[in-house]
Amino acid sequence: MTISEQDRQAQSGEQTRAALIHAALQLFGSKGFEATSTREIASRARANIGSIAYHFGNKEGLRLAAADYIVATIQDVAGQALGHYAVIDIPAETKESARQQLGLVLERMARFVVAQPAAGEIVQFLLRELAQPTAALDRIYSGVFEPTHKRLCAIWEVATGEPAESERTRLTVFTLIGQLVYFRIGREAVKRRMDWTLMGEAEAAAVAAIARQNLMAIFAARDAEQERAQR
Amino acid sequence: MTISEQDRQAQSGEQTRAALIHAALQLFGSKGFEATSTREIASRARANIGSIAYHFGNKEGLRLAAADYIVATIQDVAGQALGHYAVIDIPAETKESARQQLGLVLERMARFVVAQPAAGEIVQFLLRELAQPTAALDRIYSGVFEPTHKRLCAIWEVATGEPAESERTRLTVFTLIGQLVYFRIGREAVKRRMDWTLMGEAEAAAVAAIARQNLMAIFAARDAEQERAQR
DNA sequence: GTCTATAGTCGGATAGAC
DNA sequence: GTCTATCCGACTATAGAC
Repeated sequence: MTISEQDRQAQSGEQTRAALIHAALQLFGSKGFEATSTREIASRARANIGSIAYHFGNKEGLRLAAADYIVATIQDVAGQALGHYAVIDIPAETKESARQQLGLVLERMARFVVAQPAAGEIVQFLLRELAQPTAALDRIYSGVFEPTHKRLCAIWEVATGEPAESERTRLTVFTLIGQLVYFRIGREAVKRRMDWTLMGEAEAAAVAAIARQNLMAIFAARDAEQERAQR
Repeated sequence: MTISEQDRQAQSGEQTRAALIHAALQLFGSKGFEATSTREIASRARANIGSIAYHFGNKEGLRLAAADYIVATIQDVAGQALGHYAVIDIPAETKESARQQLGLVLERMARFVVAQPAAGEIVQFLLRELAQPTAALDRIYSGVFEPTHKRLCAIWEVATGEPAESERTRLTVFTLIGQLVYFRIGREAVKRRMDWTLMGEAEAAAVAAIARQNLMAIFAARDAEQERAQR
């Protein structure tokens, strides 16, 4: 076997692997793990059924690989939903800039969660794993959920003065995220109730606007609270 | 066959039917429809595999029956999560009473969604159907989601003066519900992040308190908005 | 690394006795 | 209405040729 043949096969192997993960992500996300057959995954990836065993051992291994892929993807694009607050805004760590950052983060999250057509499967996959914890959740939690939530809490402290790790802060941040996530989970109900035939950029913008209003309302309430406390 | 024998069998038939629905609800809710086998359902219901075919035709029929059961249950207890606003508070339809009602509704929902041990499977089942729409969703949507949401929007109009069917109102109500629902979906992540070993009444109360604070903050912001508009 | 054939398992549905 | 036996299809996983 020549070197170029090795290269071609190695590359092809990587491609097959990636295609399998991508197909698995879509199918696990939209139908669920158990409802998806390895045959279907292989077929969609235009790969062979045997290749799943070769690359991932078994179906469960493919689930873990998909989870790892998600963690890596999100960590790579890091700021896509979170913003680069900690990185670029350190010098301007004022209350106002922190508040604006949080507003931006919510807006990006809304776009990501509600509209992103490609990311839809990722979110769906995450939510499924979350609803039914398996080994894959451990990696996702420590790789995505925890760092994201902690970062938001840290920004929150700058924005409001409340300790980042207080129960109130942590719970409030969860409600901020939760209000957005519901638009993905409850997508079908939202579409019917809102008379939306699809949920794209325009709809995501509407959702983002409401989330931002809610956020600003909470900031205002915190300000009023502190004023009262100072008197 | 004597009449008493008919009675016994008829009653037993109803019991079997109910037990099957109950078992299906638990299993569909916790593991998902596809991941649950009819054998497991029958076994948990202490019934026979054949009885599923007899009572519901097939597995899908059992899913529909479970959906119908949920709709009926929620409509029966109607106010358990929604309050009896429209029924008992009509004479006192003031802005303040509407706001208090909404606060109460959120609190009950929080308790229901977060802590209720028996209702957990119902919520899980609902969320699964919502995430993956089937025929069962139609009944659940028109029987539960739509009336609940519409009622909340109506109360919102009294509480803030904003039209019940405006886009802003409908979306805001979704965010109010969504922030709570996330504590069920993301239960595992919340538990880890909050260092909660379980989510019971105490934890539900903490969540409810935050949700109420958010609600009151939004009311205050709406008031400020209207004041500004009047000037 | 890819692909096929197949072993072994499990699940949904049915027929029919009681 | 209940229960058993059984069929048939679909699935995962594996062994082995290429």
